Amino acid sequence: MTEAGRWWKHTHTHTHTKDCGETCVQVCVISFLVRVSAMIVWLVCDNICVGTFSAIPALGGISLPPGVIVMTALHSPAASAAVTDSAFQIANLADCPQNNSSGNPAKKKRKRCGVCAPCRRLINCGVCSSCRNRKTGHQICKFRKCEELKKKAGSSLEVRHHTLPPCTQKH
DNA sequence: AAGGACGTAAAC
DNA sequence: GTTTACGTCCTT
Ligand SMILES: [Zn+2]
Ligand SMILES: [Zn+2]
Repeated sequence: MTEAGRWWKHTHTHTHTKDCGETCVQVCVISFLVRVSAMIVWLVCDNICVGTFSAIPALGGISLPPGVIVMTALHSPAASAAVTDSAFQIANLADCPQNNSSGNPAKKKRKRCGVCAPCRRLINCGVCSSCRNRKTGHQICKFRKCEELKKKAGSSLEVRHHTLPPCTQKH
């Protein structure tokens, strides 16, 4: 087990109580993000890819939200066998979509604040350049552009949560 | 520097 | 699947 392994220490365990007849995945929320890309699950901590696991055919097509990590695959011996310590490895950083070509952590796409005056506007003006160029420009109406997003990315402080709420995933 | 085009993440 | 619109790159 490599250094990345310590991220895998889970804080909550779950038991699969009833047989649903499907390939079930036991999940747990812990303090890093998981991104799923095709057949590779990327483990992201502080926006840096710290590991992957891949080639788990039994889990093909699985889609997980950020903050959810696969702990155990049930009902499928192949999947269960694949999701073990030996299935994890340090990621090839160049291949991880969370890392850009310069090797620095990729910036996450920001979301509008929802409370500033532009955010509260509901109707596109229809005449600004963003509205006029909507087909090719793909930008929100200039009068609806969030004041926070107008600021340069990374210019505001953000509190990071390293203690996430207990896993509520049930099956 | 500003405006437009593009790719695509995120939401629906 | 479709829609919205952020971030980036290109053009002017
Ligand atoms: Zn407009
Ligand atoms: Zn806003």
